[in-house]
Amino acid sequence: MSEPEKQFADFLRSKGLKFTPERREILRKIFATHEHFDVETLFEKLKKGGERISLATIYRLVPLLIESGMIRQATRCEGHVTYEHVFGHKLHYHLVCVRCGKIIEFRDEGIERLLMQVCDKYDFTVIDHRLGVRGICSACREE
Amino acid sequence: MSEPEKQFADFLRSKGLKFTPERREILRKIFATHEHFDVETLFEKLKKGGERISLATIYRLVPLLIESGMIRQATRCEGHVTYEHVFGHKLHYHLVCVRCGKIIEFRDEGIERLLMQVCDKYDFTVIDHRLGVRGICSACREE
DNA sequence: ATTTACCTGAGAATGATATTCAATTACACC
DNA sequence: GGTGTAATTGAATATCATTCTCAGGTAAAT
Ligand SMILES: [Mn+2]
Ligand SMILES: [Mn+2]
Ligand SMILES: [Zn+2]
Ligand SMILES: [Zn+2]
Repeated sequence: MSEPEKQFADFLRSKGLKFTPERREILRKIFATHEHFDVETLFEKLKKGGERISLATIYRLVPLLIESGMIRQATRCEGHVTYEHVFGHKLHYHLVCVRCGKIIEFRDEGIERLLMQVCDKYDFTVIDHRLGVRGICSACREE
Repeated sequence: MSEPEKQFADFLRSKGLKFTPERREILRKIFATHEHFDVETLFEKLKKGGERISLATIYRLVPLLIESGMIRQATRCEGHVTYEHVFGHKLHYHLVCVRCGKIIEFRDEGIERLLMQVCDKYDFTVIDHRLGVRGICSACREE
């Protein structure tokens, strides 16, 4: 059993919930790549892989995946919600090209530090934060 | 005519569009306060004010308000989209309390500077960016 | 074997947003 | 002040993602 599976199974057990075959398959598909994803494409992938797991099951699992720290909502730049891995990934931010959709991920400890100073100043307890930049990537600008 | 009205009227004219009474009322209601808003509450406010402007008209106006630089999408923390003023407001970021919904706005030039450095490094042309922190405000933490 | 709590797929329901359409309006030109 | 034209409107309808309902399943605990 892979690391995320172990962790997630533990999380479910600790809440009296079950690590069912459906849940395992969904989790595997999510961690099979490192890309951001949305529910619909995840569903399509599972279907292509021969699974017959319903959309409802995926939608029901998402809040548990978030609560357990497996995934989180990614920076929103489209009409629907997308997710990204948390487990096994350092905190990072995004540059999103509005023309081609490419996503550049980056870290910046300076920004993180300044941000924590601000939160201290306002006596604000951070749960989570996100930073996204919309713009045009260099490839798209050439044209 | 107030500043935002002038600007927006100019914008519309430059595109061969019209600054109708409905559009004026919507714009006025938006700039009557400094709060973030969503389409539904804006609609309710207009209705309470005696206006009978349809939801569709508001939804149709939003993209024009964004394109003209009057408003932009605010940091998303709920299921539906909210907006905030751009016109007359400096760039700022948000601390959002997930318990009481309070929003603390702040500026940080240090963060802005570091972010622009990152964008330079990736040769990325910024259109827009947003930074939001979810957490618990000090008042809510007391309890 | 019975109980109990949890899970599932299918489809219906919901809710935000977008679109259609027929009627109205604003503006430019006469 | 009329007229033509394109933009605009409200109401109704459609769309799309997400959530819920319901009628069976499952699996462990008693
Ligand atoms: Mn990412
Ligand atoms: Mn704001
Ligand atoms: Zn691009
Ligand atoms: Zn609070």
